[in-house]
Amino acid sequence: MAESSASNPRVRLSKERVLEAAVELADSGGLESLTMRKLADALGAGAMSLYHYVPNRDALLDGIVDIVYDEIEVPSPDIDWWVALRQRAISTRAALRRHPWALDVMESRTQPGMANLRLHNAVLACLREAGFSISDAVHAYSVQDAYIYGFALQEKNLPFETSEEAAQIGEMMVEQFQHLADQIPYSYEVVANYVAKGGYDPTAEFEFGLDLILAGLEELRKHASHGESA
Amino acid sequence: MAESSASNPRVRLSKERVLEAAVELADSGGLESLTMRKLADALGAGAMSLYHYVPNRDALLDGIVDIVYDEIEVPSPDIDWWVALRQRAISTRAALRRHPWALDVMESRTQPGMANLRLHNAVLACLREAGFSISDAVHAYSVQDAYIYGFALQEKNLPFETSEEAAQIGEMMVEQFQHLADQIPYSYEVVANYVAKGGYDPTAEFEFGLDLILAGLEELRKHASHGESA
DNA sequence: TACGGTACTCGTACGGTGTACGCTTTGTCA
DNA sequence: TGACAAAGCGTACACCGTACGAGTACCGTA
Repeated sequence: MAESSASNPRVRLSKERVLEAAVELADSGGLESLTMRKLADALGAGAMSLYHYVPNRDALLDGIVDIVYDEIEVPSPDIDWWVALRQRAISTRAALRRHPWALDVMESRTQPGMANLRLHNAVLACLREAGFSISDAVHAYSVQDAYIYGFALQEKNLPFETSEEAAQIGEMMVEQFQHLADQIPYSYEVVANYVAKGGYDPTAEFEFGLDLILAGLEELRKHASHGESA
Repeated sequence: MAESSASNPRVRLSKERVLEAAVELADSGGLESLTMRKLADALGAGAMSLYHYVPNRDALLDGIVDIVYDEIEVPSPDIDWWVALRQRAISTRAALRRHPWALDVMESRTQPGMANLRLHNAVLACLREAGFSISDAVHAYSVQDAYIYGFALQEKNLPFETSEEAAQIGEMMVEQFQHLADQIPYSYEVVANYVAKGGYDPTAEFEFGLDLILAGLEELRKHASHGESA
């Protein structure tokens, strides 16, 4: 009768189904709610059954991280490098917003998955074909990724996702930090006169920095190729 | 006789001593080795004794994170904004290199500590006094921090710390990825002809991106103040 | 139809974690 | 000396990842 305590109907297990359910679980409850027992429960199985599809929890994490990498738009080699990489950055941020746990997991992985490798190669291809030298391509890659992942890292911890929500939270913070207003006047000013007024828009913020970096890189590319052809 | 299993001599406990020992433990063995029992052991105490100085493990993490913030050089208001913030960025990276676990912990915190607030305020002060508008100051702060923390995030997971070590690891990776050379030729090229040859220097890499961003911000500042006075 | 092997499922148990509860020891001052 | 608060901690509980080995369901072959 009560054949399963799971929310899902009982279907044949598979590595894909396990990983998919793991992503769902992490999306909805964060990484700490992704335990082997809870995952098994969500699949209507016993905890130990999972170990037929995944050698251990670490491999499970490897698996779901590569699913996230697979969601990131690979830069097209057919369009302007700037446009392609801008789009890839935006797509990366979007994926990390959908899966806030992914950043934590990416950190602790040591073996890159196939989707990760493919993306990495495509970004480098884009830069090299645009005329960046090897070392400049590495520099360019490094700044961009540091920025993208760093932004995602900060964004993940913000208690808001839009400028409207930011304004609400900002108002609360103004009250909360009133007693510190004279100790940290510049921070207080930003919260009171900017964030609480709806001035902080995460997407605009992201794209400002992104464009600043891309502009700097275009500068680098132009001068480098001048020097090369001269 | 055997009065203590600790490495340290038995001294009176205090919140400071607990936090200090926690930092040491995390520095030497990573976050996962910072358990209440191990920490108590290192202090020559019972696990539950710690709860007299810290309400729970989370508060412990709050405490040690603020110790790290306290190690970061606050930008001086007396020198050029560019120089002050460059130094602050370098100092932040250095602190995160000394305490690689700190990034993980910073993420999950919600209540900023006093050292964190002080630093935040000083950076904003630096930017505002240099002539950035509120919104530009926020933008400038955001790009820099995203970059710094993102770089630290990537660096933390690299299996090397100097260009020499990078070259060694690079050589190993060349062998390991030989069979993928034609699937990911651009990545392979970077590893084989750049990293393995000692071309990758983490510090140079960091400062390249940092200077690119600071140059972009100076550009912004110049044009903005032109527009303002005009 | 019967047999043997493989793939799958999972109950139990072990050593780890954070920490609630309440008892014992220590330190301080009247 | 007595009393009371502060400091220290032993035990226990719920939860974690997972090793081990015992079922069970399905298969191609005879």
